[in-house]
Amino acid sequence: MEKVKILVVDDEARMRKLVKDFLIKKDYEVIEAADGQEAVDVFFEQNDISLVILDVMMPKMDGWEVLKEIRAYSRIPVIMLTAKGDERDELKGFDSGADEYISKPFSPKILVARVDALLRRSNLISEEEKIETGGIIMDKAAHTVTIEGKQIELSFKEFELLAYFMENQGIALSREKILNHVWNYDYFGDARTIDTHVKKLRSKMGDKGDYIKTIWGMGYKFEVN
Amino acid sequence: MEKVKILVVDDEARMRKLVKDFLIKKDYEVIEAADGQEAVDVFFEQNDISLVILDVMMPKMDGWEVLKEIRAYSRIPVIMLTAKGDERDELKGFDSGADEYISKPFSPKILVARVDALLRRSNLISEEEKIETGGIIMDKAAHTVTIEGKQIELSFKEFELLAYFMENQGIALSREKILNHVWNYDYFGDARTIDTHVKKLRSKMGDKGDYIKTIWGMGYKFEVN
DNA sequence: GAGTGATTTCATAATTTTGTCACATATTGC
DNA sequence: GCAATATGTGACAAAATTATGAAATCACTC
Repeated sequence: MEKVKILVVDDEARMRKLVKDFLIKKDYEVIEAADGQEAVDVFFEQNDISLVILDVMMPKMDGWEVLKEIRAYSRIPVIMLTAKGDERDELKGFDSGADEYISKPFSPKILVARVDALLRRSNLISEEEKIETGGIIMDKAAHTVTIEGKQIELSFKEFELLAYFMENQGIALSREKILNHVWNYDYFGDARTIDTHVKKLRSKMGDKGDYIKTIWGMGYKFEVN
Repeated sequence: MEKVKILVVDDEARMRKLVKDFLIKKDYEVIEAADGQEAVDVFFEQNDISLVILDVMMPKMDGWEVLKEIRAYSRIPVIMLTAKGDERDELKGFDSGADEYISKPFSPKILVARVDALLRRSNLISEEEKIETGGIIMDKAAHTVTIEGKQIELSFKEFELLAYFMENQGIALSREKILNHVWNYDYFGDARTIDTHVKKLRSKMGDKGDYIKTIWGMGYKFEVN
């Protein structure tokens, strides 16, 4: 399959590299531009860019101008990287046409998460629709889980949780990690709530519930056998 | 099969390229014209153009004039690209003879969706006309639905909704997805309206109403059994 | 315009899920 | 073995989502 192209615009090479490395790890294709003018040129040359990450502060042509140029022709998702000081609230009132704002400094992980979310929202990345392992079949499209031929009923969160486990087979997942992925990044509830969901999952999964192993002092791990 | 030809008229080369690339991806043949005069010339030269995408604002001869010229001889679908400011409502009252209006900036996806829809409407691209499943027969051409031999009466929206469900059997459909497909891409009403239509559909479908399953926290799914 | 049916919105009820708590149980390090 | 800490579990309250009926709005016809 064709890789999804992302245009990263920042005048600092370091920053571009940082972002690029993280995006490449997630199998995106990254195109760089070092200033606003170059960004606009590249954007219209390459006609198949799916998302733009745009630094606000740049020489020659700043991020807002670039955004304006792009928005004159296209609605593709744009993430703006704003400087530390810029209050998000100020930005909120003013509809610039950007889809997301991330203020520097940021965690590349969060950036990648937002990229994924935006692309998913615009249906540009489709994900694997079926995961099968150890007699458990998860069909994401149909939103169903079948264990040894029998379909089991899972709630939304249970489904998401099991999906996360199955996508990370054999990997120990800390509670924090689970919270960040299955719940929102901005969920600040009790981590123990995971325990409750794990309990329910295990009971609904019958024998196969044992596949969800407890890693004492750490979290959980999904493993067949 | 012959490709369907689409004429794209815009004075900005960038915009033409953007639109062209998206249409080519969907296997249309694209012919370009850079101004109104050229558009009219090309249109009458090439006699087998199936759809025209026409920018309103152009030097020499604007979109409205081109449209008038075309309409004097032909009924083929025309999509007008209007500038940001132009209020859609203003346009509505005034029957210009265009089939669709899309205001800039737009998402190329929406454009393509409209193109598909218009061509489908004018039978230039065809689709399956009958869907049959679990004792429900939907005849799209005749716009009828028969359940166990008895025809049931559905309103337009109900019909469209059921069609969408039946075309996506076994797939969980989010409310957002349903809105985008059954309503227009630019419908911004309440997603709860889907619930009401589902309720009516279910009741009109009798026993078979159970085929429309609720997926809690997500949307609906049509599934036989 | 009034009348009709389709569509949408709204308020409320019904339902389901989710999160929290308290207590039981298990694990670890000493 | 014993504290100290972490996890498992059941019950319940809180929160979120969906179903439903009715009213409001819209679109179209006569």
